[in-house]
Amino acid sequence: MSAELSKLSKVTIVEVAKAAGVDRSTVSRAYNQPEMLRETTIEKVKSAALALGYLPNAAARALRTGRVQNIALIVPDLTNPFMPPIALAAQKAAEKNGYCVFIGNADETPGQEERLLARFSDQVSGAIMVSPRSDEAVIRDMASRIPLVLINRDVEGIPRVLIDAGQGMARAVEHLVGLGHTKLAYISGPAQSWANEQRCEAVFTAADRLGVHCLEIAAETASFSSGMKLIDDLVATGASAFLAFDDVLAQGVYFGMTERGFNVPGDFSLVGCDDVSGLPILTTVSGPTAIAGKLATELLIETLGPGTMSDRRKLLDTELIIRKTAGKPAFRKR
Amino acid sequence: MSAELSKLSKVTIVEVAKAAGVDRSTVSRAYNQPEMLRETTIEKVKSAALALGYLPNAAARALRTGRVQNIALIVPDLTNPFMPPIALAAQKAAEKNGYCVFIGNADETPGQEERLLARFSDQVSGAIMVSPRSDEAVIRDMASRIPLVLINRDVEGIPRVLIDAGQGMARAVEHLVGLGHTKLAYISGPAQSWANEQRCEAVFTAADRLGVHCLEIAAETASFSSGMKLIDDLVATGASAFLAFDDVLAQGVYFGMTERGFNVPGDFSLVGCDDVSGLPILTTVSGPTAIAGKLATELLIETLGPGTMSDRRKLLDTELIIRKTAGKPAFRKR
DNA sequence: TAAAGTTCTGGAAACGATGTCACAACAGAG
DNA sequence: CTCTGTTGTGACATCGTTTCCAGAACTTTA
Repeated sequence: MSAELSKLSKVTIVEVAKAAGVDRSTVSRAYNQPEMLRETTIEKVKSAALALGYLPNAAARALRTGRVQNIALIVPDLTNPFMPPIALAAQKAAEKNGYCVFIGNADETPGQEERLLARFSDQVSGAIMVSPRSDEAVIRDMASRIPLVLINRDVEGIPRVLIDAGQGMARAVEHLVGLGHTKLAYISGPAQSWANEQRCEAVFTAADRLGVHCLEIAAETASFSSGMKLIDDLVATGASAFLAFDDVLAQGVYFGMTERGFNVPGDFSLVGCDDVSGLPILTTVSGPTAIAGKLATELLIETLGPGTMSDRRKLLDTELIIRKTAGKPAFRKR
Repeated sequence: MSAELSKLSKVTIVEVAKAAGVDRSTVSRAYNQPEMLRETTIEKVKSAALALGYLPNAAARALRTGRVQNIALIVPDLTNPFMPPIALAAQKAAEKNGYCVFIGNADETPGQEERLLARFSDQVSGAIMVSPRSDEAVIRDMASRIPLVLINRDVEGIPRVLIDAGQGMARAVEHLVGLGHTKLAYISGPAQSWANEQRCEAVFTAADRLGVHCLEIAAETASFSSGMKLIDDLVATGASAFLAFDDVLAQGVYFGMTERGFNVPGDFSLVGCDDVSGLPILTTVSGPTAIAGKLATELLIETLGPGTMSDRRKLLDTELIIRKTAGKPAFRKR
């Protein structure tokens, strides 16, 4: 019976106090400043609370303290397979620390990032933004309003976790050149994306260093379909190997190629990035996405604590996963 | 210092009231019961609020009213590609209605579903559970505590949105039989899953009806790797066509097959389900995942409104997408 | 045993918004 | 010009917690 009752009627601190024979303030202290209370009192309160099924009311606490145990996770596109592992890891890390996670989808739209943050603002004590597209000034502005941690965006002074795909991409270029390729092309993704910029630069730098040609072909969006549509452009470049901004794009290219009768890696070599593809033969650059999500969350929660530390920057290594879409260049007539 | 100031100077209803030269209650009414106020007063209040950048405090409102504009979305596994489209659609629908969405990952674990819901409980006014694994009794119990909408779980009396993959699977069986197959196998997924049960039953019923043999092979988990490991078992069945619980599993089977030198659909035909695969040649059953997420959210929010309606059950149609992994059976020697 | 410290605990004022109640302002009717 | 009926507004208690302040209970010291 007591169980049923406790389910229906929300138990407040007052009932616990009455049951334990103490004042409400004592109940509160039993949780928040146990060092102020005698052992026996704490015991008394906690057992009463447990018996009644007491759970502190988040709204009341938030109102009083101005703090709240929630964080927001804002991603550009949840359906991009790069995101779910991050979101999952973030949620788990948050949960472990007693936080709940709001999810927001910014639709790759800068304005939407701000709008979402404003919506969440008074319900969260901080936010994680994955690959934000907003201008640096806007990001700084948001960060001045609310604690922010970035993933895959490098803004000086704001805590951030970066997956160093550039390094893996450089390795990929080396790999391709080692196989004998002398003309490469980078298939670029979202223009406002830090990740795209980083990857592109890494590819070109590595190509320069190794003395091979490299050019850039821009995909409309980083999607399967726009990868498929790109085949003519790619073939026209005369390159024998392609490095795509991400796996989703690479996958589109792969299927576009095979649909056109080209063989990968027989006719063309192809390397993706992120290692999220459902195409388990794709040679790609793999990064610790889940770790990035976890780290960002821990960083944020740490930031919310008493010690004010700022400008943490964590760079995570990536590695080239050699599978089956990169091989020796074919001698084709053009 | 300015940062500190901007954090401290949160605009409350009091400041707006002072600026507009009215009482706090009038400000509140300008938003909540505008019909009680004179046109000019509303105008006065709203412009003052806008000038000061006033945003009502969610915690205070929640505390006073007991209501809150948040919902929880609890999924078994966020990294299953079936989930993100649902989550995305839910978040968008919620946003449109002024709600924010908490995300929770239950790890395919019944107990975790309850635990998450308890964590969220006083911060949300309702929850959506996707493919919950808990016992029916537990689900009913949770629903008695907080408004609940289910996706892909059919519990009488609780509002639910069901993607009728059974119907699409039946069509798939017809398709395979039409191609000449006489011995099929269903590769089953999670045992506690309603979707699995529904799909399995539909396949067997259709096979019976058409007078062809059918048997069931259980995958360890609905994952790529456990699909790959299943090849021996599948070949041993003597079936010429396989229907997998979902695309992820089907994809594993596909790559396991090709790795072993089997040709799909030359040697074996294969049909998936959910249409989420990155394998755009997979013949599969496609369902309106995004619509399910949107519908569930709208249903939940509707439920939270004044009119108490219950036991809504929406069944969504699926369709067979014929691509390239199902063909005529081969005459193989065994 | 009284005085002076230490703990410990209760009282009460916040936090920001809502909603009831009652009063002011104003209109129209007598 | 008073009376009644509307309509618009202000005062105030309230939601459940936290937290400052002061006082009670208990220890130690003289």
